[in-house]
Amino acid sequence: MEAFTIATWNVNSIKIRAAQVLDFCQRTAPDVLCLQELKCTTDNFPRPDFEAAGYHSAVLGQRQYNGVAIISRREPSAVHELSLVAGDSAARWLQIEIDGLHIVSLYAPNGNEVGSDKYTYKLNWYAQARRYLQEKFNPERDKVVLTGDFNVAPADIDVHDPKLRAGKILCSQPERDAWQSICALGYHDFLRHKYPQAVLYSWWDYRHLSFPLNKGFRIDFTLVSSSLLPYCRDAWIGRDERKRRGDLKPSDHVPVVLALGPEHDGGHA
DNA sequence: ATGGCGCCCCAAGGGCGA
Repeated sequence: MEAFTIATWNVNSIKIRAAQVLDFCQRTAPDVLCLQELKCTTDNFPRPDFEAAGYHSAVLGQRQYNGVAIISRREPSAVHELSLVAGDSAARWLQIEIDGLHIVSLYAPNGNEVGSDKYTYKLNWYAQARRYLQEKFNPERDKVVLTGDFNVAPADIDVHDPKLRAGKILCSQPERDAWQSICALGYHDFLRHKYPQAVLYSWWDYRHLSFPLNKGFRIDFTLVSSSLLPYCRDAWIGRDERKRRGDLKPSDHVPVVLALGPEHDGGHA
């Protein structure tokens, strides 16, 4: 496999963030960038701006909320828009095939509060996601990258104050079990695998001076199928995108990046 | 103790995010 970079970013409105996203594309040059929380309809996605920057756009938008997209240097050979939960029109799952890879841009429900209706919906959504993935892919054979805002902090290391957050939204055991049940199918958090002890966050609340105090959570991921582990070269989080730069106001999430490349033995050479 | 930010929308303040 040639060098191939995949990034994911919850942008919290693509219309507000387009200039910063384009700037990120210029600096980082991802082959694929998965976006979440577009907060715009499919028709209103700034497709021409990305086209001018050399990217195709696959978009599943929605008025006001949600919305996912995948921009890519090469045109996908297939695009799938999914509603995992019957009757659910929320734009949360977009999937493409490109260069022999299946790439998903997903936006898991937030869940509001443990025990709420939205929390039940979140767990149901995860159950449907797991069922779909189990039916659709063989992670030992198919090359799959699951990227997006999973809205779960899978372990205490992914939370700035795990004692304070214990059992609460993003950190509750049923949510963590749901996230783990996806991984158990044969998908891997390569970033954590590579940096088992690092404090890595992908989201900071806009309030409470959370970013300056580094009170964050790691809830955005690029999970790879087992078949892709030999091709994983590096992974990182674009933390600097959370800083204000000039007139550009940041999203509350930052990009998570995965670099694939020629097969190797896992770094023991 | 509460809310504290930012974005959305029939435009003013409520819904939503996490």
